Amino acid sequence: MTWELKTDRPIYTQLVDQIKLRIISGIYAPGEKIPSVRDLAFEASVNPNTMQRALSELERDGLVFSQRTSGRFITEDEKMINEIKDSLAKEQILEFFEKMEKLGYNKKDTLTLMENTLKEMA
Amino acid sequence: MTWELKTDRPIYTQLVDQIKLRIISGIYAPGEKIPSVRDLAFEASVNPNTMQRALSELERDGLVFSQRTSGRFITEDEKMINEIKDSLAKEQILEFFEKMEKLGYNKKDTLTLMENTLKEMA
Amino acid sequence: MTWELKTDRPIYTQLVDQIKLRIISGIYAPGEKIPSVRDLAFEASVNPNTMQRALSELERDGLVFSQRTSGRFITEDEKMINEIKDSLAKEQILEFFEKMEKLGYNKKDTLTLMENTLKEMA
Amino acid sequence: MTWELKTDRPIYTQLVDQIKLRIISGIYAPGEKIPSVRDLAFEASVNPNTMQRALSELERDGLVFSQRTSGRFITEDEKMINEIKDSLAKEQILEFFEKMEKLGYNKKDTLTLMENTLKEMA
DNA sequence: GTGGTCTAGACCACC
DNA sequence: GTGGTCTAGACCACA
Repeated sequence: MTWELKTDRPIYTQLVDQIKLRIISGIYAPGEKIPSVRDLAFEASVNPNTMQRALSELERDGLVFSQRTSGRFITEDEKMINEIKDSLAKEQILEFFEKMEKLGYNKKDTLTLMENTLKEMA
Repeated sequence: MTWELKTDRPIYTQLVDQIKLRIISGIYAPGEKIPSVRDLAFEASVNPNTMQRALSELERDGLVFSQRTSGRFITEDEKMINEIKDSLAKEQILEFFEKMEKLGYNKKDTLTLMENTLKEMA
Repeated sequence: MTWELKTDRPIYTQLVDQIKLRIISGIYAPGEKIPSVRDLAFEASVNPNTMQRALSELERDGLVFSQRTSGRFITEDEKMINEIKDSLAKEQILEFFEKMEKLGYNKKDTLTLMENTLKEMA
Repeated sequence: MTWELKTDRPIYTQLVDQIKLRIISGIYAPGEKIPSVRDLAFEASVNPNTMQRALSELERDGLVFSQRTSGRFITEDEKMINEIKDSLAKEQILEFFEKMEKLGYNKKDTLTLMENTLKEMA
């Protein structure tokens, strides 16, 4: 997994999203230690301050916590991780419904079209 | 409706997509004349050549046709417009399925989650 | 019928060919008077001298003859016209054979391919 | 083999045709790498953009494919090459029939005339 | 070095 | 005025 950054919205929010994705998908497992700010910043080719801000955001949400001397860790609260996962999913769903409405499909149309698509693929 | 251009893929493909959207949504109706290359280019703040390329692409697909001296027109073949609409929709759906799979939902999970979301909203 | 002039060979030879075509196809009938050099030159957007040269060429071949006071006329010798027709046709044929050989068809292949094409069209 | 460009139709279409000829005649063999855009453009004394356009056209037809960093290659699908060959041949034939009709020979006359020409040459 | 994209500005044919 | 072509020169990502 790599870092993909676009220019259409603040970089730190994109970092937040991508780290969330890594947590949800288990790339960063619950309780695991994550790389240092400096390493992450280097990896993503962003300024350490920007990465710092992203991590603070995640800390505020409770997804990661820092231990002064030994570094940052992913929360062990798997329930919280699942909640984040669901909320991200809902975001995606709403965004998707919007796009489909631009194309002239209302939510119900969208669902039936997806069911058909699924059958075709099988 | 305005022109939104990002930097993560060729401008001319984005122009193609956005014009397709305008055709599908009826902003540009079948048989209707569309603005000149130069006007569209100015409107979207791109070089006329780039807009020209986008329009050529649409012409190759049969969505617009040009009459050398009098301008460009949307096809009157509404069936073709609907086909484009469907194919764009399918693209969106597949893209969406992929994103959801990154979040850990397979296609079936995604569908049931969407149905629940729909119920909640009602 | 209009005058089509390219830049890849002398204009006067092109004029000769096109006037020959007009004679063969009957646009200029045997014995008929043709327009004045000046008019023809104007029509074809070439210098009168160039048109003059073309007509001299045709005169040398005996396809047109001039009567000092009353203008230029197409020969009445239909046999000669037919000979010209045949020679032009042969030129075309040889040129065509050459092109087909560039594509990898020898003369015999070319003929059979043409016969097939003819059948398909019927 | 050199590049012959006339002024009576777009350069890029002529480039397309001539490259097709090179492919068909085996000058560019299936699977072989062809010179870079810049080199071809220099060779043909055209702007790199123009050559690029010609090559894109060929790529769309599937006759060549490009590998972004290592260059462009002729397709290995010899069947497709043969199809192109046949379609070019048919074009030539139709064009030739038209010219002969201008001379007053219908398609059947043309064929018999060609057969006679062939016998004479033998 | 490769292919690819984009801009700027020019010219053409057509009506 | 319209669409279309061409050149010149720049920049990018990739490896």
